[in-house]
Amino acid sequence: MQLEEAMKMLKEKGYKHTDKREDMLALFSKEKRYLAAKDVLEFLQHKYSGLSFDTIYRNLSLFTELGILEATELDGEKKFRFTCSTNNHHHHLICLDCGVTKHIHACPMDTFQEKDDTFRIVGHKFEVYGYCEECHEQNI
Amino acid sequence: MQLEEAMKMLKEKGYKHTDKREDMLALFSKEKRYLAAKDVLEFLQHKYSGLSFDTIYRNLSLFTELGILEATELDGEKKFRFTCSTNNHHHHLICLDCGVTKHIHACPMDTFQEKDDTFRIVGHKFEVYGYCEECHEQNI
DNA sequence: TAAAATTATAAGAATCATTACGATTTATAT
DNA sequence: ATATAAATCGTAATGATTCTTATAATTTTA
Repeated sequence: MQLEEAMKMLKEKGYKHTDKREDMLALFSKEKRYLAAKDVLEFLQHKYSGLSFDTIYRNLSLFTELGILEATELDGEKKFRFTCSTNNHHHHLICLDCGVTKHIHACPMDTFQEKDDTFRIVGHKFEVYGYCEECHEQNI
Repeated sequence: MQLEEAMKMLKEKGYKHTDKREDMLALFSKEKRYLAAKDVLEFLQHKYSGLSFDTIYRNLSLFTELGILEATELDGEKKFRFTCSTNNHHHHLICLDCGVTKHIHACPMDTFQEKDDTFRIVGHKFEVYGYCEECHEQNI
């Protein structure tokens, strides 16, 4: 279970255990899809009524820094998901509605290479967008 | 020259000729790279001192709608460039510093296909990030 | 060629996502 | 139990973008 590993990692690095952190990670662990900050806020507010934006955002970026979450930007919003446990490089097919993902194992960089390498390449982004079966059906 | 075509297109579609529009497009035509709204504003303010963001944004989205510009989102900011004249589908290698681009002709979607096609695919994004020769040298 | 219709603009307020900050509370090691 | 460092709250600030409204400019039409 990823959640426990993540909490252990936090502890090892000297970050404190808080229920909010655990609940945030539990949410991501359960959902396994991209969530926006407001989704997380909304979810946790049921339990913690005075929850502040700062707590959510601070922890989201902490978790991302530590590699617990991975982030992408969609429609001007940052979205986060539990880092896929398979540690090998991969890409995602992303549902634009609910954020659920499927793995794409092939990476375009495997075949891509510049003819003249004047650019110093530091990264890339490959994402495929669409609608998952459920979301697609709902919108018919 | 792309600029004239674009201005002609605007006229044909009933949009009025204004110096600001022409100057905006001239900037993009000259620069051939991704620019943010604030870059455009900064450039035009030399000539039009009271220029408002709104004018920039309105025209940027008009131009994008008409296919004169193409947009991407980088670092939470929308960036625009003159639509590449080659009308065939392609991707970009983008300099994270100055926004200059190079074409990538191969598209990962040519080889990608889902095993089980439960997702309805509507789009994709493939971008390679790095630093162009000049920006790279400046940062040594 | 003047009036009417349409479109563009400026100025600023509104919105939305995100980040920052001082004050307070909490978790943890001792 | 208590000291201390970290986490959180409440709210303010920021940055990008959009909306509103009033005015100006341009084109169309009579």
